[in-house]
Amino acid sequence: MMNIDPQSRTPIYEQICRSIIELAANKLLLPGDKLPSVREISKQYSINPNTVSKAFGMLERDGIIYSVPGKGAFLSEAHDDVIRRNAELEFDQCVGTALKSGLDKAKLIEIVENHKENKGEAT
Amino acid sequence: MMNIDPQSRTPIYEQICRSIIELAANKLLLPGDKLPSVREISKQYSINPNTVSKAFGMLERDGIIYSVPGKGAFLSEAHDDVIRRNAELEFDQCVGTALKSGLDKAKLIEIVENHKENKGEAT
DNA sequence: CGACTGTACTATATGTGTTAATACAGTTAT
DNA sequence: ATAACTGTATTAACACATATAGTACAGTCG
Repeated sequence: MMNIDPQSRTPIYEQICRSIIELAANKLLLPGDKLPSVREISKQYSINPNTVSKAFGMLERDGIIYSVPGKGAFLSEAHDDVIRRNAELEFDQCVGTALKSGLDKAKLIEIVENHKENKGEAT
Repeated sequence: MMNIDPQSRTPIYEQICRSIIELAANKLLLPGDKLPSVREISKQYSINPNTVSKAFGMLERDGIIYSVPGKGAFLSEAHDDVIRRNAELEFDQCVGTALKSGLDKAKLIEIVENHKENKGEAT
């Protein structure tokens, strides 16, 4: 379900956030859907409950999920807008960085158009 | 000359690398040009010499500069290609992340075209 | 009641970033 | 040769973020 790599240099809590965002983006998780519990994720991926809880806390602060102690965590109704806006802001920063490094907009558009998935993945 | 913010969460040595790359991209630094010495940068920006040295080491490992003990560090002849390739790879990864977050290529191209500089800067 | 939920807390270990203080070897100009 | 510069290496110390471990509390549900 989620793709977690404990060896990666990107923090585990951030990988959890990204995984849930991907699930939502791919409609594998719908508004109102209950997320796996902190302890479930903790067991299944051998992650400390505190780390999972940290990820949930960040997702809630961003308005992507809402947590109800005693019940669980659920995908927010407005998650689409939040995720979209965050992704747009992040990508816009990437554009700024690339331009500062000397690439021009035409080159960036070319990279976007030629982008193939499964680039860094194993077969 | 360089834009260094000690309060930023991005490491200082990485900020130094980016600054030098920007200088090269803007032709303010030409192939063969001598960079300011480790101790000069250290003094001017109140950065530890070790941190500056770390940045120089990374730039040299990437082939962007070459260091000569006793003489100084100089902008490599082939820095253009290296910087360009690195920037392209980095941006391509950004594209992948954005697509996974649910944005489509048309939206990404729109963001590139509408990108304005001086977005996160003070007036 | 019992088993689940999210959350909070302290403590610990680890890795990274940064500074500090030296030290060494090579270059350059006087 | 001496002095002043260059990049580099080493060791130590500190701060911070990440992650784990263990425990605890309050709310929910069958």
